[in-house]
Amino acid sequence: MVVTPRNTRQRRAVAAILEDLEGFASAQEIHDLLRHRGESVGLSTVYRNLQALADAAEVDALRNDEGETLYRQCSTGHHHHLVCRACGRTVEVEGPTVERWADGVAAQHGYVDIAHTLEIFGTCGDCAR
Amino acid sequence: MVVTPRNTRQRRAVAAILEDLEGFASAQEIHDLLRHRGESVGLSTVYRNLQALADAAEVDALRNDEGETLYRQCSTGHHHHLVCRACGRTVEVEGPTVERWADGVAAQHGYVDIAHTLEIFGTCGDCAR
DNA sequence: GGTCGATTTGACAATGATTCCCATCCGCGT
DNA sequence: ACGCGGATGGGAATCATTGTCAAATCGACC
Repeated sequence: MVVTPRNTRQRRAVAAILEDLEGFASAQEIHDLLRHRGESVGLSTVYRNLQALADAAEVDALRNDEGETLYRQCSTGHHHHLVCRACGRTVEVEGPTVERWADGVAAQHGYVDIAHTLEIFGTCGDCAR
Repeated sequence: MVVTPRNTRQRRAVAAILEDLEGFASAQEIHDLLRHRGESVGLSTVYRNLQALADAAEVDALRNDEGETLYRQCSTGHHHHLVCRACGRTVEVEGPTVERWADGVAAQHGYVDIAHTLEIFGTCGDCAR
């Protein structure tokens, strides 16, 4: 049966931070933000809750080029991200054509159980100035 | 001025391994392969040479979902990868449609200087059995 | 072939993100 | 209020990768 997570102060605090954030943030950044808010939460707990949220598909996770895992609250459903490499501003985008193309080429080569990662990076209009 | 790298035994050994490999391999795997070949090379040196090759665009690098950086000798030009998550077997694929789509959506949102990452993971026919 | 300087190497320490461990805590059903 | 099992926290442990620096060694020049 499905386990129902408990409604702890820490879990609420992590979720609240994610509500307020616009772009992606690392676990450590979220940990710092919590501390500055006075809602101190153990680092391990931040990691655990973020992973739990990611597993539950309530937040999206991606790795930046430094190897950190970044988290962000996103709309439901499969989508990709257009991220400003300067300010982090993120636009969620969908590409049904891309999905089909990826599944198609993989199947053509005999691959099964297909997944893909796609992120678009650029400099947003404001930062370009 | 541009520095010319020196032609050391270690650099040659790393390049030779990459010649022989079909799929992506981590720095540590390459280090082990070198050892088994009798061409022992220090782990630091393997990392350094792989990075140098990646910087020179002579090999492609990507991160798997465990956070390891994988390296592979690839054809030149822009392409993406279809990687078996079990054995690492890799097919290089091109998707002009995807490129155009990515550039298009980014431009629509006012982003400039656009780049993207796209990798497809699956289990190849042999490993699926 | 020998010399020399700058690059490269390699063993080990250090880093940094993330996970493990485990005694303690506390949400929640009874 | 009680008690149990999941949740917490914080310090240790892990793991890939990078830094350090003395020693080795390319390769240009004699």
